[in-house]
Amino acid sequence: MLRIDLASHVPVYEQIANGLRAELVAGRFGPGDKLPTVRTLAIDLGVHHNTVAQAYRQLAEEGWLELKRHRGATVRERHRPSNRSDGTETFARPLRELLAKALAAGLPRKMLIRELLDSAHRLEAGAL
Amino acid sequence: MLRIDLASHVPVYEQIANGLRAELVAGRFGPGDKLPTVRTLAIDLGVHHNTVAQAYRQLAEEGWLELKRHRGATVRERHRPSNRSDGTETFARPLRELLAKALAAGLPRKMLIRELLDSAHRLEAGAL
DNA sequence: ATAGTTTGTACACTGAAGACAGACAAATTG
DNA sequence: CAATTTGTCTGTCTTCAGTGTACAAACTAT
Repeated sequence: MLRIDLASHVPVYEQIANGLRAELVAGRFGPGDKLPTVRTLAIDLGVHHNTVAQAYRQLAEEGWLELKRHRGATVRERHRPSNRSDGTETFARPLRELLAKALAAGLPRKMLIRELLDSAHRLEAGAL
Repeated sequence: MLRIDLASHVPVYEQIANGLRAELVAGRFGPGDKLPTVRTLAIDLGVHHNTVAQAYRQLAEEGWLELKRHRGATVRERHRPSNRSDGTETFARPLRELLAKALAAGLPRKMLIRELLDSAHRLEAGAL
């Protein structure tokens, strides 16, 4: 499910938040669902529970989770994100850099194209 | 041209490397071309020249640049990277997370789809 | 040829931040 | 009511990004 890359420059708590956010956006968790406790997920990932807690807190700040003491983290109904940031900075450029990295790593163009089209289709279907 | 986000957790030297790699992959620099000196680029970006030097060194390790003392950085003919890493880890997952972040930021699906298809077409045309 | 400038590198220092450890308070469970 | 569970808080430690500075080698100009 979730995988942590300790070699990455991206801090672990953010990797966790990113991974969970991806699943939340994908709708794999519906409103009201409960996420594992910080300790169980921490053990599962092999990190400290405080690290997981930080990820949960970040997602809560973004409005994805409802955090109540001793009641775990429950998925919240997602409100509209009014923050209208520039798409170039938050998407186009990172995408370009990601593609460059993938090509530099030797991944075949075909695979990348397939993934891109796949994501586009999923987006159109609203499945993401 | 290159933009640095100081708020990002990605270190500046890596942002520089990523940006340059993207341009190199895009073919905006051909073999034999000379990159700006570490100091000029550093002033241009408002960072220390050692930071730029670190980025250059990283790209040199990846085989993109030829670094010779006092001769600046020259773009090298790129060899095919046989190092075939797992595509899921290096591309599919980051792409999913990037999309999730973009959606969470409120970027319209249409824009994302357009960017994805655009990149796919460029890939097919070999322009990337 | 030589003095001065340019250029990449090496090394030490500083500050910030991530991850962990341990304790705590509150709520759930039996 | 006792024991366990659970998220939070505070403090510590380590790592590392970014900078300051000095240096050696090569280029330039006269």
